[in-house]
Amino acid sequence: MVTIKDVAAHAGVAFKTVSRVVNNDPTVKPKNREKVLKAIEELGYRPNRAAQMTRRKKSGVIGFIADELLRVPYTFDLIRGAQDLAWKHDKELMVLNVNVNKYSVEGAVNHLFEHRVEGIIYAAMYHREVSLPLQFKEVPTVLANCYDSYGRYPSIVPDEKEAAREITASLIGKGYKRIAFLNLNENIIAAKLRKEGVEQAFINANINLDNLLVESVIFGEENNERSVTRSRAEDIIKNFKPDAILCGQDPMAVEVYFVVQALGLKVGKDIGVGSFDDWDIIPTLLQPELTTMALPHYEMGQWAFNCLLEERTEPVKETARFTLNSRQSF
Amino acid sequence: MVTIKDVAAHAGVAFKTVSRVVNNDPTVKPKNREKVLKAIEELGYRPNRAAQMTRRKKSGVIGFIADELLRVPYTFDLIRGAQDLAWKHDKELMVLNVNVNKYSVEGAVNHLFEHRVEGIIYAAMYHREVSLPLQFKEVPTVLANCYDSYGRYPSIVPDEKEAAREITASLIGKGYKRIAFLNLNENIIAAKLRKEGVEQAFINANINLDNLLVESVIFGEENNERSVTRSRAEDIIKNFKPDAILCGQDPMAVEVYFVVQALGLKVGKDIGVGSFDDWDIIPTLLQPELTTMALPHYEMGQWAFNCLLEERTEPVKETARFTLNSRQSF
DNA sequence: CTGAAAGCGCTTACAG
DNA sequence: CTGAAAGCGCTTACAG
Repeated sequence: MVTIKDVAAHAGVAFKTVSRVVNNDPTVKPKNREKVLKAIEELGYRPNRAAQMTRRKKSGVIGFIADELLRVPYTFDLIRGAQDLAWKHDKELMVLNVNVNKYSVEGAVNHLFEHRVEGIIYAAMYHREVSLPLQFKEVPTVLANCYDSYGRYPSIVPDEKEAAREITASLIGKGYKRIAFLNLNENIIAAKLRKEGVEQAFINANINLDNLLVESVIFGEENNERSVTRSRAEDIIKNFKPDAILCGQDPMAVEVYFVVQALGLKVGKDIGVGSFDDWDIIPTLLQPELTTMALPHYEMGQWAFNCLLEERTEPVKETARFTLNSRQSF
Repeated sequence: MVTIKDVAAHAGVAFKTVSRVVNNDPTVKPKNREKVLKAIEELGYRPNRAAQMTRRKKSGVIGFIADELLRVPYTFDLIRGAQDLAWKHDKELMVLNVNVNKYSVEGAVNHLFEHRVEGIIYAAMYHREVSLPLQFKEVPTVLANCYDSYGRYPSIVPDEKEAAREITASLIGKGYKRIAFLNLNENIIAAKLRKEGVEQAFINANINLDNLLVESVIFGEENNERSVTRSRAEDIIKNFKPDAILCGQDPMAVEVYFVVQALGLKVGKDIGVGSFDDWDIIPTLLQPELTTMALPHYEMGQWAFNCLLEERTEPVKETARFTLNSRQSF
């Protein structure tokens, strides 16, 4: 590989001058700069990052630990959010996928430390509490889509309650006044907060809570969940007779659409359907297209990266707002 | 940060001895090894990768250029395949997301060169031909899920024809003998090859080709495609009266399920449905669950990585076999 | 089995 | 504005 010295020899200057040109030092005579630039071009020189890092004693690397992240497609926006900013600020984003069976969190952190990361973003697959090993204290750390048990790090999570309030208010605003909310597994924090948000919307609109049915249709432990969406949706439509169904996640909405059609009803006409996530292509694959609250993954990824960039370390717990993607299902 | 010299001082040996222990050199006296290990533990020493790279003149980094990869969730397995092997062989996989608007391929390659990558995997979002800039010739390059116009690099693509033959033969084996194949956009290579495979299965089974209908239901240019799946499926079921429908991708199958149900028929009973991709959760979200040919993304990612590891550079064009995921839709 | 010297490709700190 | 020296944290090559 061609080095700074090769370029210097080719250009007829000291190698330090080449270094100056590469680093945009303005104190180089235009004539010399030109000679160097020409030599760089002709020789195809590219600075050696490892050597730069060694001497500078700064790595320019931010670590991104993705906790089981990639099992759910849309969570990838968390990485994208951080990645786009990293590129912009000429930083390297080193993404490590962690899951129980393969790469332990400790292993990932050690790996990142060997690269002398300047900060770490720890992101979870779904909104939840995590307890991180003490190692993280050695370097600035920010949590995205999760928060730590002891509140030791800055963290950002989706504003579940406000999202639930907003979409419910939107339903109510369009005249729906008897709503069934098929909630996520009651073990997860999102289920609890969303229930509060939905109820809040009813209270704000002065509608009797008798017109609201909230029921978890996903059960079981992580990695071994089962859904009773179809059977419960059918039963609820028949007996509770809601004029709208709110689903805890878009895949549930697919099932609800099938149930509604099987009962001879039409989504968006006989019954409104709303949902959460904006899961990949599901919302636009359905007909009518699904109105859903899009998770703010991209924004959370960006917020986390900015937090590190600005060297903020106060253990704030920030929330990010969902976006209402209005389509035709209600 | 603590260095090799700090450890040496703490352990009372020469710093070269610490280097030997860190690099598992067997010629260190057990007693000294122990002292060094203890010092490393106590001081929390971690080798500095950048310094190692600089001196070794080997980066241990493999570049992975993902061409628009992340718009389709399951393609992520391409990265995972390479990633898992990288971890195993103690290499770094540097993943760069490329798309026309943001990071050009040239920019990505330059970036990788600054890190002195030992090889590059170039992966495409869908099976297609690509033409890479000449820069790639400077370093071993392997293509995954695509092949280059001039056949200059080793590449691996899904075996579309065999997959189509296999699932069609499977349908025929279960007694289906009048099949409609709703194909992908006819502009893409997969559509052409799969059509051949489906026809081959008919020929092998001695079934008259009058019982096969192949029709593209996706039109338009890349990034601006439209699907006529629903209307065409309905029309074909009514008029061609197939006993099975084969879909070019799983999202199509979702639409076909809705059409079948609307016509008062049952998938898996009145009409068989098969598909391609194994797209995220779609196959198991449907009821009955969808039988589909799973794309070999993980395997292609692994093959590409191994190719670089074994320093194979002959421009072979390898194919990877799909896996038939049998469920209940036929 | 161990160590002192030299060097990787660069940047820092300083002299002119 | 330019350059010669020193040094980043390691490994290589060699001597003992």
